[in-house]
Amino acid sequence: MAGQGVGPRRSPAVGADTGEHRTLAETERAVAERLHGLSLDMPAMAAVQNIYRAAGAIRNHLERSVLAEHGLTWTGWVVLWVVWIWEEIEARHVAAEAGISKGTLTGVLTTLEARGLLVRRTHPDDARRVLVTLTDRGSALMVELFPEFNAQEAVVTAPLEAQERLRLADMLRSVVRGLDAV
Amino acid sequence: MAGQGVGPRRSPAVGADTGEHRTLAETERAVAERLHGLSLDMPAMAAVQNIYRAAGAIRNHLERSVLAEHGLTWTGWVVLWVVWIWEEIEARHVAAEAGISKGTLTGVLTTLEARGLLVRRTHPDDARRVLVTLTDRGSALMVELFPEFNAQEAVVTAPLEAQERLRLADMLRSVVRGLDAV
DNA sequence: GCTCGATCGTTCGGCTCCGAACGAGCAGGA
DNA sequence: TCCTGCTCGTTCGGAGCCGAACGATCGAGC
Repeated sequence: MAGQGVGPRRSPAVGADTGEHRTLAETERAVAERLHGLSLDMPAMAAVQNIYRAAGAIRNHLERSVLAEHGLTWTGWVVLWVVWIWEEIEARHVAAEAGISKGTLTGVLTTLEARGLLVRRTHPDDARRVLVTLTDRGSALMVELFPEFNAQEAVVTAPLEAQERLRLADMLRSVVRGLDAV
Repeated sequence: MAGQGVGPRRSPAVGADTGEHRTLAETERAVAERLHGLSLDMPAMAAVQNIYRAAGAIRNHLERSVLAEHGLTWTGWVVLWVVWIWEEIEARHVAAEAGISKGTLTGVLTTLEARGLLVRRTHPDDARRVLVTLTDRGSALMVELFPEFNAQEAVVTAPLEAQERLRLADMLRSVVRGLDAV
């Protein structure tokens, strides 16, 4: 479990040889040059690319600064978080809110259950369903870890004013909402 | 290669039973309730969570609407994109710009090369390095696919004005820059 | 030249993640 | 009561993805 998805996915790209690539401004210049003549929605492209780039960088940072030392993967963390928030929740809802398939969830739940962080039990009224809850150990871990995690979220968004963070969240929410509606 | 990472990671969460979860507003309400009493940076939390949520939703949408029918994975697409932009580029730079490890890149390049979309050749001045270029077939695919992809990027960001899209990209860029500096 | 350290890409073991197929359980209608 | 269709979670095959270890190659210094 540990040692996965925790390392630097984005290598620093430092080096001293010729032909070095600047990862941001230089790339966008090359893009503009390459796409010269095509009729494109540049603002849309910039927005989408940076959303994905930011998500990767953030995930990377949070994995290394908070999750790695506890042997948690990003997905494992998200699953714990969802269960923690809802106290008791059906497995299918965990998958939906964590944004993973149910097939994936099975494996993640098995791992977390083996580590004693949560438990599965059959739904009393429907034997097909599975209810998930945190163990005391899982709850304790969340209480300990979440403030750390949030502190790093603050570090990540440090370049933005509080007002801008909310504005950012708002814009992204509207994008997600638009996609869910499709 | 096909049939991976293309499906709906976010299940629609439609259903008619009790205890249904609203994925957005309802969740944030539950979060606020659960976190009552803790001293947290809520704007930071909202920003980070929505970045990640949006990234997943967008990736999911683009995979299904554009990439799936061509048997491309997200990562395969990104790699093709990077090589396309730079025309000829060393493998290590591809990995850095695609945001994946060089170990992963080896596998992806092998896959894409087997499909005749790109070629590897040894750097003339340094036998350790590998230069990657698109084949004619790869270039043709990009010329065909990129406008489609961009059109869907526009769909994804439709809830935002062009001005807002640029503003969004700007904020995210500053976040990424801040993380790279660490 | 020749060694020594650094830097490439590849390989390897192990995990995540997906969609499809599957089996168990549930509900409605003949 | 027994089908029939649906919805659960699990299993399975295959790709992505990582860090670490490895072999080949280069360059600096002697």
